[in-house]
Amino acid sequence: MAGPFTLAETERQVSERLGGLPLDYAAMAVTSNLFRAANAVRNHLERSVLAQHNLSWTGFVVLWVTWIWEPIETRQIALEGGFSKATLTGVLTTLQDRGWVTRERSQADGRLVLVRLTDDGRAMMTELFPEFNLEEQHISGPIDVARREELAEMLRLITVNVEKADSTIPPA
Amino acid sequence: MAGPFTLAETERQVSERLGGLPLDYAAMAVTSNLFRAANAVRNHLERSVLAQHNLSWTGFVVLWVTWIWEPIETRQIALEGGFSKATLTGVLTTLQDRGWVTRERSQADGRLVLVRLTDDGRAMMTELFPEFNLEEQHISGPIDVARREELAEMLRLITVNVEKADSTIPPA
DNA sequence: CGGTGATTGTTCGGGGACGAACAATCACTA
DNA sequence: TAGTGATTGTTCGTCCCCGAACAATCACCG
Repeated sequence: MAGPFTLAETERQVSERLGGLPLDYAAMAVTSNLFRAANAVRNHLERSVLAQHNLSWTGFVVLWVTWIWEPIETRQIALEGGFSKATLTGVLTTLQDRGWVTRERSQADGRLVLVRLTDDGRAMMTELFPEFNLEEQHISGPIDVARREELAEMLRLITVNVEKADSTIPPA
Repeated sequence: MAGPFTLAETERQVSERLGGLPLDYAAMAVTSNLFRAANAVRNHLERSVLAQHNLSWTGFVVLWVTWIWEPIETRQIALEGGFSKATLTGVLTTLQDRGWVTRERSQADGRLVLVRLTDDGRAMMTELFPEFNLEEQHISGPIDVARREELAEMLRLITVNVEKADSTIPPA
């Protein structure tokens, strides 16, 4: 949504479509730029560092969370990664088939499943993560080092705000 | 990746895993918060306004771009939306089956396909978009109005920077 | 004209993503 | 200790998403 068209062009066209309705263009810009950025960064990281190891973005996130906190319960991985448990089940199976993680039923609580990295999985992360972090640096490149923390904080505020709204409404 | 664990906890664990390797934690925070925010916002919008109309996020983006610029070529929709042409083909078929858009081969260039909204599609967007924009306002809520443009601009800088990198490397 | 190379949208295969329904397990109380 | 309600991970169906291979079309130059 930040393609060949100018922001001014888009605003003019939008107001034409909606007549006199008052719109918050700043909020529109935040949303659209947020998604453009996330999409672009995700595609870039998948094609540069991740593709070499046959890894998807979500697969990498699961591996990363597990790497840091193993042994870890699946519900916690989903929480940290920000996706549903249904999604996690599939991704976890893929990672298990590739020999990077193991599943193990919890002794203490028969409902829980504990996830660990295999030696292969750990070796790959040790090699992969520095490359990944280097790319992350390039991505934040155009932003003043001083402003990066400010940016991260604003994004965090948006996240907690939205998740708060989702957790108060759904209890239907 | 901004779940129950503290940022300090995570940093300590990461540095333990990687020994003495120097990492850019600010860049890490930007990336992870970017994705958490995008995920949270997307899920929220899909569940609140979009689900009522049986619309996915991408479906909405396609409809929105078409609504503003119709008639529009498919390659331009993909460019504006930030996804691949293969993805667009599927989504477009879904939207067409639901009766919201039409495909039409270009007279001038037989390779191109022009997309337009049906009357139903236009009616839905006229009703839907104000609701959508209201939710966008809530999402940006915790950010100072003055800082929203700053946030949008930083995200835009990241996007153009990453896309520039992708367009200079690939020509293999 | 005819041929070469580029561009466009579709198809295909594999994986990701979610909500809803489900069986297994647990906690808690009577 | 039996029973009720909540929690967890999986399955299922449906759609999204991409890269690679493909056929149709076009632009350009000889």
